[in-house]
Amino acid sequence: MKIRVKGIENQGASGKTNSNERSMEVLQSIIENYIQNSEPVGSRTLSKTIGFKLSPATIRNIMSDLAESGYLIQTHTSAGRVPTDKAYRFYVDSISKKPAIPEQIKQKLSPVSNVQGTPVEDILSKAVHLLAELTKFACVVSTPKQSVSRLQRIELIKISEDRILVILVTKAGVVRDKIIFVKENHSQEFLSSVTSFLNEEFKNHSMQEIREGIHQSIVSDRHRYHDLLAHAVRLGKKAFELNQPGEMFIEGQMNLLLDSHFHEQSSVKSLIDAFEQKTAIMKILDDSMKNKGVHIHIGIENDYEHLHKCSLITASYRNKQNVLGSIGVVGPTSMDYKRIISTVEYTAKMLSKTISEQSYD
Amino acid sequence: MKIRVKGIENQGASGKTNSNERSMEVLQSIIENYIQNSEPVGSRTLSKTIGFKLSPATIRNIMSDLAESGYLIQTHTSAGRVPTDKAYRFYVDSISKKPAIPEQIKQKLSPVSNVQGTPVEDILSKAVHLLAELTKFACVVSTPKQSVSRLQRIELIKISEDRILVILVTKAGVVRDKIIFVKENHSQEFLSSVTSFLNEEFKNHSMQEIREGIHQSIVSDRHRYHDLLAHAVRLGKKAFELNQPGEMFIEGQMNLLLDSHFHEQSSVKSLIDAFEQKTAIMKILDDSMKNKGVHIHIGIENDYEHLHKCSLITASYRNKQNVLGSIGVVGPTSMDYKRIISTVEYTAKMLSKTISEQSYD
DNA sequence: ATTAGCACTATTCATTAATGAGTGCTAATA
DNA sequence: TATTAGCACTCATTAATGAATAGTGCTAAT
Repeated sequence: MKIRVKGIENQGASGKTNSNERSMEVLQSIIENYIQNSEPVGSRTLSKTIGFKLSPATIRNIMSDLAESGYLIQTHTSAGRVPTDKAYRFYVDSISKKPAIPEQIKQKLSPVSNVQGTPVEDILSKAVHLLAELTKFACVVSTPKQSVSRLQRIELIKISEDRILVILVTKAGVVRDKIIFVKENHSQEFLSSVTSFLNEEFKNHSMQEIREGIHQSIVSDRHRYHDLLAHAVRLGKKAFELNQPGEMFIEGQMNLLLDSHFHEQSSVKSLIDAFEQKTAIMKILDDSMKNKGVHIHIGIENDYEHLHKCSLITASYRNKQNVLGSIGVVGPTSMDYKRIISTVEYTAKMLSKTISEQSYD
Repeated sequence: MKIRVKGIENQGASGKTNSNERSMEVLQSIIENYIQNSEPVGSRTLSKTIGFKLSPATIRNIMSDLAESGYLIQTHTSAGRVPTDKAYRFYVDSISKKPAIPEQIKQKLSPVSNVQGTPVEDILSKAVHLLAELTKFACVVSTPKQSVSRLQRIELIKISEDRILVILVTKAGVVRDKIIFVKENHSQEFLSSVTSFLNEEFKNHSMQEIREGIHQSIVSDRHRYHDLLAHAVRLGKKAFELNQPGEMFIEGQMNLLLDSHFHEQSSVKSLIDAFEQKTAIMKILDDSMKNKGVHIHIGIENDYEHLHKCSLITASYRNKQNVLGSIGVVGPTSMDYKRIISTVEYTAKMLSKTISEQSYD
């Protein structure tokens, strides 16, 4: 009958926090070792690298307990132990002080903030590119959500007899264009007055609000504008209709394929699917916008099955007013969490700073 | 002393075209066999699959000659023969009738042409995506060259006291935006008159011309506009300054990594570099714009060393006026040239058609 | 000019054995 | 009572061996 304290599981239940703390430290060592070397870690190896002195035998006992509690598994009988997702979860939760950002990384990321008059998309693309370069994993960033962002200006440009170019500029600095087809041959002067009407009416409103409120306008103001209004509303409706599904930039997918973990596991195909489909990752990025700070999804925690072998580290970015989107890293569950977390956090911070400076208010 | 006719090499030199033609047909069979099965092809196998009847021994003799002429190599003494780049070059040059586009592919590509009011970038992105799906290789497309394309319209929008949003719309349907910073606090009315001046002056001119001619305008018209002009030119200079380096969309890189050829050769890293750097591939796409039709670069023919294991099939796309850019496939040298060539050709055609319809003239 | 036959070569595959890293258990120890 | 040393055992990895196989090149016969 086993009477040994079962690692972290019943922490505080008994007074034996001493033994418990040790288990935790051992687990931590195992995880860090595995993160570094990507190889199952055995008792002998660990007893050398570990800070305090413990014989392999003792470590074996502790390991055995940790395995029983679901923190470690063995790939086969005579192999070392490998951390489970549960272990990684424990690990990231127990990270107290994040490592300082190395000066080198700060330097590398400085180009992100060193842009003037660049479209937001370009900034995002540069940021995600740098993040991929730094982390050596695949990185993603979602473009600012249209529905949230507020209108800075709308412009209607006559292109041909039946075509009008609509340009929407949001406060976040995103420019979106679309051609709409019309039956009437409006003059550019007419379009100009519609433009100013729409701008006066809807500036600073969110796209969401505009789309919902465009009927309201008809009712309340009908008597005032008559004809102009009717056309304006009709055009406006078409113009604001463009509900771009949130886009996503991906960079550094190749990094993953070079990573030994994926290369051997032949879960490559899965991952590719995950990136092709985009929706699953997009959803995680969207969720990440709801709360502040860094979000961590470890392996099996992901709803989407194809991501079960991955961890995602995400953080949202924002301008002065709103949370706009998220940026994140997709890597193996055995990634160097401390480093990646702080890198993502810092990148998101720089991104927010840059975009806030670019924002039109 | 060898007296056998050396395959294709001395075609027409002697009257023995019979033997020569046969060598060519054998070579063709070998190539097609290798393209299909990706395995060195031996004499026995070939003698079965080949159309006309020839014993393995005879084929061996022919093969030996072809090898000597540099069309085939052996990976090792007792292996079958593998086509060289020289063989592929011969092969693609000898393709006379391209296979008809399967209805299935036509159907798949129809969404490209089925777009109304979509930004050109989106059309390109969709096209390259479909091409990657069809070919199962990596595909690239270059965005329309700015310098070539002609101005449809420029718009200056006041964003804040010191920032002006410049929007350039080209005839090709590309919308480009940029924020410029100014010292003077211009009114929107003033910007409007500058806008109309610039539009009148430069509409239908290529960006190249505009950039070069903007000083000319100063000189010739100086006495007419005075103050307005001075400002307009200054703003215009800034506005047209944005000389975006040609962009490139890449899709389906993953396909390459799954391809057995690259997977085993560990030339993966090379390829990744090639895609990261972009410049080499960009250059090939640019070159492809200079001449009509499909361009084929086989393995070692590529200047860039990292592409020595790849073949590139490219074709330019255009609107009614100009050649705008190129679309292409990057795959192993042993790709199914017939199929890929016709697919690229068809895709480029559809793309041209679509963009022409979208173009503003 | 073509083909059949044969010797020769190099790969691939399965089998085997040796090695070694690692565990679990038990008994000794502090 | 917690820790450790020692030992038997397991299983992956590696290297070596040999049989089977696919292929060539050469020579002689057709």
